[in-house]
Amino acid sequence: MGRRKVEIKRIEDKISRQVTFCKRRNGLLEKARQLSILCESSVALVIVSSTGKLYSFSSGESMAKILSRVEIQQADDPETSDLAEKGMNYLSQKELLEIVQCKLEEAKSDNASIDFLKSLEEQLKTALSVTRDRKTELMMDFVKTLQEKEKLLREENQILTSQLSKMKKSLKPEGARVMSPEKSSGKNPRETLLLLK
Amino acid sequence: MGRRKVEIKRIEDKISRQVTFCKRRNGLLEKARQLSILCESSVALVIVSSTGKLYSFSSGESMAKILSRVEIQQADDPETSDLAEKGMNYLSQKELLEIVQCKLEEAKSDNASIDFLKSLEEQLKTALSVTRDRKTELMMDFVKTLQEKEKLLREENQILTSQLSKMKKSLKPEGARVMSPEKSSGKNPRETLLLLK
DNA sequence: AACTATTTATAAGA
DNA sequence: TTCTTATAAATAGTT
Repeated sequence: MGRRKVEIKRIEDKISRQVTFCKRRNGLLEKARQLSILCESSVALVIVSSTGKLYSFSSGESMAKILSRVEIQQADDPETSDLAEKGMNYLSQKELLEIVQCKLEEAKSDNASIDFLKSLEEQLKTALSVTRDRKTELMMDFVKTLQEKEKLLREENQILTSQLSKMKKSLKPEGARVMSPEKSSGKNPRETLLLLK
Repeated sequence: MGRRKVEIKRIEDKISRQVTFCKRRNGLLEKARQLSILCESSVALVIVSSTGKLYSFSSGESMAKILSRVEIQQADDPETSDLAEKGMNYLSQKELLEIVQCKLEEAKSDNASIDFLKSLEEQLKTALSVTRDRKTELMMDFVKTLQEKEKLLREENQILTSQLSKMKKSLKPEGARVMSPEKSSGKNPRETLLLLK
């Protein structure tokens, strides 16, 4: 959409590559935003320039949420492209799709296609279980994160509690005229602590 | 770029929203591809339709690599907390089923294998239901428990913090002779709070 | 799924 | 970089 039509291939001139990057990057980000709003869909977009600069957009609910789905799907090793030969470890969905297409194509021209389809069935089952494993892995990671968060929060709680008790001690000798802190708040923190036991 | 200018806001009519989604999604994916080629940059794009269907593009070096950079930057988005509830729920398996169904649809032009493909479909469905296995259920429960704990701890922290600040306020007018609470503890709680963000 | 009137994006130039 | 402008491309509404 410019003065002339351009071929889609690497722009050799560094300057105009940079300029084009800037323009098209902005265009892409804007388009992503529009799509997410117009069609209330989740969109996550990440652009890394050749110099390593990072640009991103994500609609509403956080990039991480959207991306976790892809990570589950693209679960892994791009090398593993031939299921039958390489022992079907981790397969991305794209690869699975390609394999299914390919196999079905073969089956169409094959009279004795039953055996083929049987093996396809087995492969798909394996893919499913592998995906399941990947999901479990991700959940384990997530659990770890949560546990770390919990630990930090507990530490912080301890610190706050000790600060509080020190303040109380140093207040008492003065004949504390201030309102009791326990009553100044609607909840008693010790109660919530018990809930966590 | 159409018969008339459109406002960027949710398209109310379901049909035209769907149509627009399809058109713009393809446009966006193509633009992403072009940018990555023209300017030799890394681009990762994920689109999830309102019905949960997933579309993605990633240039060269695998999505995961590109995304890991963003995850480092956007480290621990608080939104990520309900990841377990929403994003991780059997989505990839559902997607796989859809793809297989789609392929089966195509394969119906092949008269010989229809029956077999039907049973394959059934078996895949069974495999999918098996996916909801006990381990996953248990993990989900565990995650929920952890998230509840986290919530309680956060609440407790808030209470403690507010108590502390109230005490400080009521101390100041007295011409506080006590040691500053901030210095009475080895750590500053605000620091740990930051770690949790 | 095509078509086409328009709008929008952008390549080149200033 | 930024703006301008001619032109290519995308797409909204229509069929």
